[in-house]
Amino acid sequence: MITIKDIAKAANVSPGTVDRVLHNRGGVSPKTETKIKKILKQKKFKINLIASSLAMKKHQNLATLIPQNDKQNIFWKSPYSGIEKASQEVRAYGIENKVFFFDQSDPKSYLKAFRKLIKSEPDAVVMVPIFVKESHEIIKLLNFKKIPYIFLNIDIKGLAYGGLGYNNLSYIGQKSFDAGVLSGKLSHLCSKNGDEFLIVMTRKNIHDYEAISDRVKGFKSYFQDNVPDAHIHQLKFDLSDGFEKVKKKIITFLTKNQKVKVIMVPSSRVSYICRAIEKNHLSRLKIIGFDTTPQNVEALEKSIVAFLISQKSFNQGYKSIITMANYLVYKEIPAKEIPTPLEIITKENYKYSHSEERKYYNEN
Amino acid sequence: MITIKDIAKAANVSPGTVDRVLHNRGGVSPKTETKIKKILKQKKFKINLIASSLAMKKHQNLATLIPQNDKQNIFWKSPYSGIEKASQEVRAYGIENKVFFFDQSDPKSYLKAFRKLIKSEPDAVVMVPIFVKESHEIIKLLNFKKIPYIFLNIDIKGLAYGGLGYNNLSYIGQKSFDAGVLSGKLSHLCSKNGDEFLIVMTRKNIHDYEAISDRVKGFKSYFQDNVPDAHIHQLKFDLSDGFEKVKKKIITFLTKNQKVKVIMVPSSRVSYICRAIEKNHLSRLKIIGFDTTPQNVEALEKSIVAFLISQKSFNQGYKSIITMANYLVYKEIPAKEIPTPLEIITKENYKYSHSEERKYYNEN
DNA sequence: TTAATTTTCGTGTGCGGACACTACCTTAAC
DNA sequence: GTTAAGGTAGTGTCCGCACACGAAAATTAA
Repeated sequence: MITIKDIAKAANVSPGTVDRVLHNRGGVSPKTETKIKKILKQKKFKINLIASSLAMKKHQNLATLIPQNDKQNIFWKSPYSGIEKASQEVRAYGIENKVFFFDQSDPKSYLKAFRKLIKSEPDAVVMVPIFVKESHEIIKLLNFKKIPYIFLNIDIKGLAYGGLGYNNLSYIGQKSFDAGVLSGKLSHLCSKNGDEFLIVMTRKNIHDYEAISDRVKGFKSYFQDNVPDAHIHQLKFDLSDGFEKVKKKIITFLTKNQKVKVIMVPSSRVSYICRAIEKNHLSRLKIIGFDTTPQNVEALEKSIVAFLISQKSFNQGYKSIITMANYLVYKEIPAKEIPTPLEIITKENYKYSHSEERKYYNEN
Repeated sequence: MITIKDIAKAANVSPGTVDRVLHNRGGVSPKTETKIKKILKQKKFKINLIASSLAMKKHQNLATLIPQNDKQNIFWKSPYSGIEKASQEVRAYGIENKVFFFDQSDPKSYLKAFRKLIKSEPDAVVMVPIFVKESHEIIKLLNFKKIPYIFLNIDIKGLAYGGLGYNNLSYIGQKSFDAGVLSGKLSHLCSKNGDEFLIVMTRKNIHDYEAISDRVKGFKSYFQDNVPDAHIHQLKFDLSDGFEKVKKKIITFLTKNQKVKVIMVPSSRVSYICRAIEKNHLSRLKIIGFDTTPQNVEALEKSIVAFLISQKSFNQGYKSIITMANYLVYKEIPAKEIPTPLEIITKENYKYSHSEERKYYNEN
């Protein structure tokens, strides 16, 4: 292994000088600098990150602001797990991550959690900017304090209120529109000429309203571009309607519209919708949903659902922390957008996907 | 951050003693040991891997034995890239990986490369055991020398010759049978009752013969289990036949068998087959292939191919090195089999997949 | 020429942990 | 009571690098 000392010896200088050229810290004469750089290249010197980060001792604080996960809101469990896993990994690099939770239906708790967060004096923030207005305030402060931040799972654009730019280092999450396009393609592939399609919308959480509507847009856009004369139906429910009412409505619709052969549920509630569909209808239907929640996976295993498009939210959480850590440690500037892969899950490949996630669960 | 010194202070002992209990190195009285362990837990002490691996200075050699990649054999480029990336990462942990190439059609070059490899005195080996008989000899030596090894991409089982067990730490690659099952499912979803199916086999490399035949088995097995009366045709080509001959044969077949609506190509040569199919046939066909070679991706982009099932061979290469490194550094024993996710790629999600791989290419 | 600067570079210390070496303390045997 | 042997625990050095400090060399000013 080539070390700084080796280089120094070869260049007849001291290790300190080599270090200076390595980090462009100046104070080195042009002659020696070029000489050292030449030897560096020639010997293919690569800095030992281990030793480097140890020596730097850059103990930095990271703070994460995400919705609380519980039985009601299992969605956020997965990204949180990814965050936890990444936090463990980056700890060795002197980065300590603190997670602050809030109630995703309560803007006040969001602000409250943020106030706690800011008291912890973080050097960087990973956040899920659910509430637009409150996020605006938060970002104003982060900008002022020059604390770098990353948006996770939800992307909001600045310039909304009084021209405040959002300088988020990156957005890590899914491109919902393209996910919708993909669901359109899958629907198309599953169908034959003359088949009709149904989109079932269920509104529950305000936060994913945008994602859901983007998926629908993407879905429609696919057909616009490829099968313009496709007949796409749409049903909307409020979950407060109650299951029986939902069920009745769906069944009535399906009985009337026998040509509907594919159902796309743009929320993560596809299993709920499936429960509302009777067997005689199910047999003719291909159903496509989003997110690998345990209930959805169950429906997948039973071959009720044909495809799930996965958010890979575990990976999103994981990546958000790793990305920020790389920024803090190596000043590595991430891409402005880091889209999650659009993973197509079927009964047959589910067990091979999300292996990182499952491995993590098993270890903990 | 809690350090060994903090623990030592709290337990009224020296750092050395704490270290001894951390590594079970003995020489510590039961009393102090339990006391220290208690404090360790209480303070949630976690070893600093950075400092640890630096202090250990465990310079170890890893060697990799894989087929040469070139214009003719682009398949191996991707795993090689993954290996390169991982090699860079583990270098910081004092692990140096050397790659030894061989000609995948020449057993002798395989043995020759191995002889070079063994001269480099590696502490561990990652290998692609293409040739059964030669691998047997290689493994015998590795077993004898007690050098741990991992199989990459190709899994061979021991006990074939004279009861020699293959103690490979792990196999990293795809479960070809299940990939075939998945292709069956996708074919099924793409079809309607009465449609017929076609498997087109092209044999080129001996090495993936097994993978290909497993995929076919998986495909058939899916239909056996789910659509037992499905009509599955099969065409076999030798690529030495020449393109025109292949083309003629396929077109004749498709013209005769208008009910065939789905084609599955179990090798990575789906784009080749596509070129042999005329447009008037293409329009009625859904085509499913394997591996995201540039040509295949092109066919995907043109909507000629509906699905590609990806090997994620970049990740395979990457993971093989990381897995071995973790074994060397942390004595972390990997799973006996690390199956690659079965990734379903369509035109719509291709750009979001393989991002790691592309990122790596861009950096280099 | 010499003093005052500025530029350039060498030295030393510490990051957290691994491990060898040494010192101390028991215990037991004579 | 002395001593040897074995068990425990403390000390010091090093891993490769970052960075502060200050020394040496080079440059400029007087």
